[in-house]
Amino acid sequence: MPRPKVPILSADRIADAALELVDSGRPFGVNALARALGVTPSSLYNHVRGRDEIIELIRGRIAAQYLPALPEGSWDDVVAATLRAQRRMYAEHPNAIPLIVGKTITDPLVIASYDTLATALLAAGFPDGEVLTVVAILDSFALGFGLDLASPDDIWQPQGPTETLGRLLAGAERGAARSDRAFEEGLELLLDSLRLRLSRLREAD
Amino acid sequence: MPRPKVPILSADRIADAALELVDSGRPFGVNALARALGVTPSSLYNHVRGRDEIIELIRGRIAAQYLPALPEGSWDDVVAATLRAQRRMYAEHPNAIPLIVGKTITDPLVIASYDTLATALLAAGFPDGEVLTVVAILDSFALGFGLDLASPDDIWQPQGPTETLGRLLAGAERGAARSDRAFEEGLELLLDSLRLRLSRLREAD
DNA sequence: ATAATAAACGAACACCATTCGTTAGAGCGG
DNA sequence: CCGCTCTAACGAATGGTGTTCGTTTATTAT
Repeated sequence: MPRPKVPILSADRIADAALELVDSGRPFGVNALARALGVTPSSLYNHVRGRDEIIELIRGRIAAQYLPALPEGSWDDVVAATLRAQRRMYAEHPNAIPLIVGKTITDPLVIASYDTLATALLAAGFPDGEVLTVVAILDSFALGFGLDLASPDDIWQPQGPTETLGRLLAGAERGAARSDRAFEEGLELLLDSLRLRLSRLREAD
Repeated sequence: MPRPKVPILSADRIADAALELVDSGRPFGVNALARALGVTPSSLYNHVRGRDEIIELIRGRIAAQYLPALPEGSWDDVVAATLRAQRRMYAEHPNAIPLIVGKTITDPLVIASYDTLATALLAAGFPDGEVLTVVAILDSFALGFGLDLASPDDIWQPQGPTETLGRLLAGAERGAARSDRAFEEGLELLLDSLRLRLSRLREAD
């Protein structure tokens, strides 16, 4: 079937199908994606450089859904809103996380979101040399919790007796609820100490 | 070559070679590992259930190297020591990170390390219902920074102009040094706010 | 001595990502 | 309208992956 009258594929269609495939929980792959599109794997290469580019398309698709609402308000509102947006994004597409982590970010929307964050921190009074560090901390935090969310229900599975862990695990919340609570408390902790740090920086002036 | 007089393989030998392969930077795989051992892939299955079990062996090997020095001292010393140990572990085996994240932890040594952490937090005064949350926060933090370390040098690659990010990136530290600085500052921030939280909890008594 | 087990191999399977050459429709310049 | 180039599909092939199975033989246990 060469060159159909109306093109079957496009970057958009591929992105849609890729995200759908990922969200469905079936393992992601170029061949599986092609099957879902009713097309030969090699056909995809007319529209896309390869697997990695498809993954970057997925990142873009997800980001477009959550990040465009650029947050306003005080710097800590911006931080909280950005991290919560990231969290919602991870929470609703947990299967995408292992794919997109550890790959260089080029998507303009995603870049813009980090840019907004950096700008807010700078305006708040964090010095030039520290802003990126704080951004990295926040990013690592969000990412860590994203993975926490994508992890199996039982992160720890003690085989023998433990002093504390086993007892606490027995009575603990599980799954998404547990992860959400930890995220919210962690976010508060981070914001608290960032506020503290900022007030010290201002004193030093 | 059936059943040699002296066995070529063993779980230990496999673990050693696997870690070596991972650390070498070459892509990890069962076949590649078998090649490194001078053995057929199928031979490995006489000693190991499959790929995942090999990865759990790797986790055990790494953990044994860093975690057995169980930290002593005040609760925040324990927290700091544990997280720094985890960091060193990740730092010296960055290629292992993508393999071990998101898999349930069963290795006794690793479990013991989390147990120690939980015990210390409990003794410090954190209530039963909060200890695991804090542990999860610390774990996510360490994990996030582990991945940060395993990420490409340029995490962000703005294609167009930015308000703040581009300028800051231009003058910023890079690679491991950058990640280390961010980790240390993040750890301080977390400890600060945990201390704060604890003092509030004690007041409430 | 005989039986069971252990530990290697080779062959095969079903995937995977990717490349290349082929085919035929679409849109263009002449 | 002819012919050219571009496009977007296909099929076939390559070299990888993880895993299973049957076979062979050495070692160990009965």
